[in-house]
Amino acid sequence: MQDPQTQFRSAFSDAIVAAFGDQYADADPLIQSSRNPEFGDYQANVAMSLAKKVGDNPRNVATKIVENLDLGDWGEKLQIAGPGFINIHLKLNYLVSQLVEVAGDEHLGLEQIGKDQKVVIDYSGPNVAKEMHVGHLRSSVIGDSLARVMDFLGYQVIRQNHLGDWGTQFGMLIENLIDEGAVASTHIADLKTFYQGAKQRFDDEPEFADRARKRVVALQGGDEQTLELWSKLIEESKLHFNHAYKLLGVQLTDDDIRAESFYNDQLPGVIQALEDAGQLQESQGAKVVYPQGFKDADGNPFPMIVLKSDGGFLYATTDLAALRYRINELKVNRIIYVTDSRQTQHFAMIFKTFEQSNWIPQGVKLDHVAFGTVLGNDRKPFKTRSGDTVKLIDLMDEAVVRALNAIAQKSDDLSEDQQKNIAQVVGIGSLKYADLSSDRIKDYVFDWDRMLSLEGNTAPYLINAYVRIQSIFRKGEMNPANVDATKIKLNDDAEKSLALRLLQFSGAVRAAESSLEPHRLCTYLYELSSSFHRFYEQCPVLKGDVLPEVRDSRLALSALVARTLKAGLNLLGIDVVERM
RNA sequence: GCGCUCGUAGCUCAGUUGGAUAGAGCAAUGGUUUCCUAAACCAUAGGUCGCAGGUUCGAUCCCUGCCGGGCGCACCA
Repeated sequence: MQDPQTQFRSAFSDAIVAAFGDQYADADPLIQSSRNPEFGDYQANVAMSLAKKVGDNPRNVATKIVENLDLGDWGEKLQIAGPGFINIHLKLNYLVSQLVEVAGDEHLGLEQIGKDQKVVIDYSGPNVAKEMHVGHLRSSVIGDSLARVMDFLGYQVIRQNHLGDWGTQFGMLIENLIDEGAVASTHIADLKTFYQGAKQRFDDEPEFADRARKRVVALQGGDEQTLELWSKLIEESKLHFNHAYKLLGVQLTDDDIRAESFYNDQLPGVIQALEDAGQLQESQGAKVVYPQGFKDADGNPFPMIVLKSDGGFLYATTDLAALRYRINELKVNRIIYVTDSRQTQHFAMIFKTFEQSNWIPQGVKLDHVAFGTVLGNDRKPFKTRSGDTVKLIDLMDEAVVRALNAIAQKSDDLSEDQQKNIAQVVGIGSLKYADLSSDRIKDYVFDWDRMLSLEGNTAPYLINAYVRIQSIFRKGEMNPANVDATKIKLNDDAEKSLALRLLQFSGAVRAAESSLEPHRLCTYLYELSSSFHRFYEQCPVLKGDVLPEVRDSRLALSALVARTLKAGLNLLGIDVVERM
């Protein structure tokens, strides 16, 4: 189905052509939902911008558009206001008919705009043998949400987890593993301690450091025993990552892993390809590329090193190889990188290199989805009291414990198991929602009390709106799946504004997709919940003397809100509960 | 120094492609309600949208300069 805004857009576009001619067929009618009910339900702002082009004043232009507009079955009336705003008042019947269509659609009215398109989303990317920490939260959560949104819109989404599984640090890690007497059944209980222990020894024990360096050579040389130990580290780390992903509700599996080492044998080919493209140059013994537009401190062209003077490759080389793989082997239309904003320049250089090498096929889009830092109350990067990085697992555990405390206090009628299950969903949901709900490019301040609060733009507030609806159906002993949307009547203001809000779901999801900003969906879901709470307050469903037809209407409306909330939260990677 | 980015109410944040009187939550004040519920809802108050120019019928939004914070600037990732 087409959402209302799209329908009005085409009606207005036709009216503009009828009034002023074919040359204005591409003029955007600038339809948007009205902020204030006195300005109608939607508004068209095109008259002002069109006035100069057609050589008339905006109000006359608006009048001509209105005269040529087919109100169809949607328009109650149009009003011209202010400098030339056209305010659209909709028929209540029309709103109901749209709700019926949304309710009957498994995608809640969203067109499958991604059909026949393949997209890679590169996110999470933890390092082997290192504990996942708060720094991995954002990439994992934002990337996962974007993947879900694009999937919902019909894109074929290829998730790629670019594990850091290669580099000189593996020498010390493998030596440390040997010294700890690794056998096939060994498990590394604590990756953080293991990594720090190896690093400590590397710094303190020259003999160990020496062995570590030799071990790097053995690893790069393909020594069998070394590779076996290296694989061991990877397998152990994957257990840890998968555990974290499961708790966090992030849809990454072993199948999504394309680690750095996957590209090892393609690296010489990248250098050759750069040479063939005429991009490879030499500087101070290293092989470099000069992406256009980048300058160093002295204003000279700023190079990106792809081959070190000692013959080794760098992460830039690997990133170039990965991008070539995604374009040439996976053959996707779009590649999205979800990393923190400190890597903005790095990706800009990678993308520029591809552009000037003519390696980007027609119609292929590259995006860097950058995000800011998680800050503590002191406005410095979030750390533990002792100054350590915060383990992702600890963060999740604390979120669940804190949620459990709140529930135990307020819902002691629930069984212990129920409370635990709810705390799991609400705690993790709160953690994720706090990360997703503000503009990703900005840093945000981490605050347990705020993210777990039932008030404001939080996961508990949204989940609570869902729970209240479930509670109505439970109390009425009815199944939300059995409501009849055709019975919806919008007599009360709160019902009407809730209906209007419901119809904006598709626009919100598309906005999140086109901007790659999940917070736009959060803002919408918060407004929907808020709108529902107003309705809930003003419009009793089961209580007292509510007429049967009014009850059926409100049940149908509530059921659709619940479905929209659940679907929307799911696109954020957040679950719901039936009670809380 | 160069580049990127952020600056909106006391605090934490929204603000659609440039549209009407810049919106929420917390904190403050007053009210309604006390379960359909993890206690919400309504109202009041709170703003030099960092500063100064420019473009425009119209700028929180686009452009330029400045101020302030964060980050990045070749053989680590």
